[in-house]
Amino acid sequence: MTNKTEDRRTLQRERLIETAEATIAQSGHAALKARDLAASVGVSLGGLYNLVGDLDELLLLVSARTLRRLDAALAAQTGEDPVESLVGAALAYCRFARDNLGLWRAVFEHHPDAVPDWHVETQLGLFRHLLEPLRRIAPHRSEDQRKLLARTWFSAVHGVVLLGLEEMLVAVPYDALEAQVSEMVRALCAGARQG
Amino acid sequence: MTNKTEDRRTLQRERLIETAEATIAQSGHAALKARDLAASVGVSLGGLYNLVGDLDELLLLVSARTLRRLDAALAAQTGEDPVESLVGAALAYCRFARDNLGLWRAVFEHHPDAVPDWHVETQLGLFRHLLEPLRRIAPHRSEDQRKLLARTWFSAVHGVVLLGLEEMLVAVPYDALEAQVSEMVRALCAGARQG
DNA sequence: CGCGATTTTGAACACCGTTCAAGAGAAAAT
DNA sequence: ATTTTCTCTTGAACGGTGTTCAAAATCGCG
Repeated sequence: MTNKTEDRRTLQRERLIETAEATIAQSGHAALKARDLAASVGVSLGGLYNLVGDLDELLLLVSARTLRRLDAALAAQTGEDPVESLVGAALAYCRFARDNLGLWRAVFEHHPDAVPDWHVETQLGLFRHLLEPLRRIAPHRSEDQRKLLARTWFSAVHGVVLLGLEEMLVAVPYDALEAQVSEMVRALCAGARQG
Repeated sequence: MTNKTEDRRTLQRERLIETAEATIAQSGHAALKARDLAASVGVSLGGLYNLVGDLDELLLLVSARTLRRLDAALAAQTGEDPVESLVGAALAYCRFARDNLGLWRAVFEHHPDAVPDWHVETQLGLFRHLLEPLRRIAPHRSEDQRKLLARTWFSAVHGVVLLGLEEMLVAVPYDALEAQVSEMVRALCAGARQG
């Protein structure tokens, strides 16, 4: 029955993704090894390629999961005051990156030969959480301009967290990073209101 | 003569670095292959390891060069008005990243087992170009606070350029990126003055 | 049970960075 | 000039990747 094997494969595929996720979370995406994964899932080496076309594809599947969780973390940060919503979202991003360092890095550091469209769109979809607060902060702008602004501010926070977490081990403590991010977002809001 | 061989090696080392630089500029740091480099420089495969301890070390040497050029590009952007200086520096960063995409990415995407101190410090040293304009924009703050601010703003621009250049191929044209960066820096300045 | 279809397997392949015994070459000594 | 000593260069070999595919094992069914 072609149905039974497909069901089993779906199950094994799930276990494979979970194992990969745990490995990346603990040791980074460079630690993903085909032979280790095969052994963990209980499949032969070649059997991996019945579950997944490629290690790149596996990494993409894990990244999709990570992006879903990140999306949820950002969605939980919509409040009353638009400025506080944006600050909250930025801080949520900080914490997510800190608590999921390996997985978060895998999302952005992994460059497959061909990034699928749905992955790009999921990544771009994160900006939408900033759009409603931005409507209240910059009501005079067009929606397209606000979309651009959302992308830019998101990228800015991303950059601060990226370099911040890399140096953190040797320089600045994490709390200072949160303070900097929060201050920057407030400054951006203030600047956008008057500008 | 131990002198003669060392001179020749220094020369070969220089050619090696230049070859590596050209390769990374054209095809990215993932395209660096020991065998290709050895053939290009005219050394046997094992001979590479007389010139350089490691491919990681070679990448670090190339990154050091890139950082020197980036530093020079930022240094050339000091003007009269502090805001315009910061905008100029940010735009210079944009253009440098665009015109040296592979090399620029190699600086930040390469994670050796042990990053030498001088490399970290060179990277951090880039912030100093923002410090003088910041003294005029935020004179009420302490120098330490301004250093933190410089690091944060630099990282913010870095993030916008990073995600901007990745999407550029499929989404937004480069000019829009410059516009976004310029606008963000102005907003940050405005926000920092009043905050 | 037997037999065709399907699925799993792991040895083999291509490629990678790195090493190191052996050979080539230069310098010193006779 | 010849031999000896020492240094430097070389590329085959090693251990490690991800991926493939002929062969073996398993399954479905008459």
